[in-house]
Amino acid sequence: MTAKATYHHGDLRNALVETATELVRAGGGESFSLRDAAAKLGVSANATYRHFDSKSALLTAVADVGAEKLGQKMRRKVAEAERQNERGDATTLAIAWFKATGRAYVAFAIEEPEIFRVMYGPHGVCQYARARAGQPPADPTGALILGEAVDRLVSAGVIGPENRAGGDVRAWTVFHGFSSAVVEGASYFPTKAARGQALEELLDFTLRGLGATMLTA
Amino acid sequence: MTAKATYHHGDLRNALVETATELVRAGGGESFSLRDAAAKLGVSANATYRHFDSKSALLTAVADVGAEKLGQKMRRKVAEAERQNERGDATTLAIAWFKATGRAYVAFAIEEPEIFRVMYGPHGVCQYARARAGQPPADPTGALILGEAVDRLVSAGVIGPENRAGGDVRAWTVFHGFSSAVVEGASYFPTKAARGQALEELLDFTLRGLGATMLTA
DNA sequence: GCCGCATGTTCACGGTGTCAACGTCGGAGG
DNA sequence: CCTCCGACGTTGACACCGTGAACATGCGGC
Repeated sequence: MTAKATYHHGDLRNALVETATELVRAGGGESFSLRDAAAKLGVSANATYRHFDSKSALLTAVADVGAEKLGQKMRRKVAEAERQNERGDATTLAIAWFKATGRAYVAFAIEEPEIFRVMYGPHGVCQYARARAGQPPADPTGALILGEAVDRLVSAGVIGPENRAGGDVRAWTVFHGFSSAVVEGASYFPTKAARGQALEELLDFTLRGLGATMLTA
Repeated sequence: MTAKATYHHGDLRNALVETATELVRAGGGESFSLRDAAAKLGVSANATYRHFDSKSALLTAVADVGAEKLGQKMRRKVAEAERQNERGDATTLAIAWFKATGRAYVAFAIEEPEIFRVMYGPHGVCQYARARAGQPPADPTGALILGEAVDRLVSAGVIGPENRAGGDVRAWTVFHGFSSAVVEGASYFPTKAARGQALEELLDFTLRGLGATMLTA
């Protein structure tokens, strides 16, 4: 933006996060190098230390914006689902909401596998939360929206109130497990369609596990 | 064993894998260094290249023995469950079997978090399988035993035959998601008991998702 | 207009994975 | 029994990495 070709960069911090994100996306978090990122911005490697304590801290920032993007994606997909089912009853809507969160989570992991890996790797969101214990983790959005989705299932009577507590965590476990499996290649799906179908079956599986008897949306 | 204090080591390959496993266990796969491992064995760093193409290959080997240990643990726990329920009916036994696999998987992740991370990281089992595409992945045992557990659920009538296909993958998804969450610290449990209870609830959740109406074991 | 301090730079160090060329033995073939 | 060869390990070197310390630059407030 205000990129003056001068000694001072202007907004190096954000530029670094952005470039680092790009590099991670391209080559993975393992091969990412501080010097590369700096060089790509025409800046000396040590300049980064004015904005981040370490390479790890920069990767943590990358993970943070990743977490935020994930949250946004979940919000967006849920809003979209709501729009498409605006004429449906509460049950349909609640199920659509819930499934949208799961689809969004998995979709993010598929679109941004390397970022996803960093987010849940040693520099990621969780480590971040642990390091600054007391402060909230980087992405409350995702967790909150999932909690809200489960609340809606309860309100609509899709699942019993006894399944509210911990329901969001269990759902997250499934979504994350599937995403992780896909990203790491643990579960191989020959086609996109096969993977999609597996996900849909998994969503039904999850709803059933939460105590739902009605699964369609 | 036959550790002659001579020029030639005797069994450097296995010694390297063992030492690497130890170092990873202690300091994590990120900080693991080839030179450290070699030094610990009183051997030059480049000696490793007679047995492994790269550092990554060595870590892959570490992941492989990890996968094998995981498989063994699952076998052992299942056998134990079978012994404890030898007087139970087929239903009880099938459920006990199934739950034992899940508990074993999670227990391994908790006992060996760093190895677990390496196993599902960039050098891990899945990458390994992909690299040598065509060859089976390092650990068929875990997958096989889980498949057998689901088969037993079907045979005992705990779940319907329509839930057999993909049931093992879905169960694995849950187990792995929970393990991953615990290892990465995404889900924090204040006490071991709380974590244990969450796992038990998750096992019931999984069975319900698979279509079971009876959950006790 | 000057000066302080945030921001970048340069120089330096120890450590890492890996390549190339060279030693050293143990075991097979005469 | 000797010889030699190939598997195994060594040394030296290189490029790259994260990071610390000391120095340079120039924008914003007095």
